Amino acid sequence: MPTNAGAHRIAVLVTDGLFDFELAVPTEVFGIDRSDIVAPWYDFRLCATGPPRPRTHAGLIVDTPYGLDDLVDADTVVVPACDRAFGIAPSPDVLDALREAHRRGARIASICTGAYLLAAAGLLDGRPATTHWMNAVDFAHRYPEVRLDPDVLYVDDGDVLTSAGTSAGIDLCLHIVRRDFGAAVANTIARRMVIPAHREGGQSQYVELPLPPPRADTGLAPLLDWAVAHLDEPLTVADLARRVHQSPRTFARRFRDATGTTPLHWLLQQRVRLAQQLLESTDEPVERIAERTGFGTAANLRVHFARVTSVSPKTYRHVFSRRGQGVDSSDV
DNA sequence: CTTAGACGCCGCCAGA
DNA sequence: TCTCTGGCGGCGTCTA
Repeated sequence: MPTNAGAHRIAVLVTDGLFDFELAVPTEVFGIDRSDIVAPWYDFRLCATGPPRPRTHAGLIVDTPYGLDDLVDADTVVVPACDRAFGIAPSPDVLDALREAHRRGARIASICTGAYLLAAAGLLDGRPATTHWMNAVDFAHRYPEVRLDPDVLYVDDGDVLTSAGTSAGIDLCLHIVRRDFGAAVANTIARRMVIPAHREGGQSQYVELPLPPPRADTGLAPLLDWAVAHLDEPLTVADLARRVHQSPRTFARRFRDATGTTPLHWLLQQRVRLAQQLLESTDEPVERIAERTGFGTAANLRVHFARVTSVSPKTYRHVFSRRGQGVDSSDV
């Protein structure tokens, strides 16, 4: 594993009884050397708590030289879902390590029921967060101080991020890559993993057709492809409905069933994504990018851009322009 | 930042 | 009876 000097250090907490897929998600996104896309890539470490060689839920033995001390030193700590008993009553050592890492400025991210550990460490008090919907009632009962939203894929609260069940963990990890390296890098990785590039955190966990996206039964995929190719045009819901020969009311229902969001909200997300790519790859003024993305005016673009990315187009361009260059993630 | 008018969302309900 | 459709109206959001 390459450990480039100055690389952003990502530590994954490995506990006994850890669920294999949860471990695989951050390993796949962060742990594979992707320095051909952007360098330096992450410095990735599996950090084990006792016993020395934890055993995953399926029985794989994790043999890693890193422990909780390395976790405390990381820039980002990922906490995957773990054995239920451990999640409810985690060891003080682990909680101390999480608190210390956070106190030192690390970004803490959980997948699925990993949120239990964050909550137990007090990192979620008074903050918005999510976890797997099946655990929502139990979680809310145990941690009433947490502002739990059980119906979103992930929550980005800046230095603390939480995500819902397994596949939402992929969305969160890609979101982190997007924050650190920009949309183009995140999209490239999504393509290599052969998964949909971008699902927004606020998107519902209750998607009728989760992955892959809608096929012939709803017939929405060609329409979505068409819309993405025509984002610069004024698109109304009535227009889109007409294209698939449905009434606006039925179209809205099918759209929500298939994507978990509404047509307008989806359009705004796509337009922001396009704006991100144009800001990264061109020198065009914001006003011009607003035209090309269908926002019309720069003021309008700024409103939606900031809502999605939490930064202004100018800041985004400053951080991410000239793809492939190193990025100071503390600037985001 | 405020504002007016347009547009979009969704519960409701009748009809297929 | 059950499920799906699509029109209506109120209210929230978007745009200029």
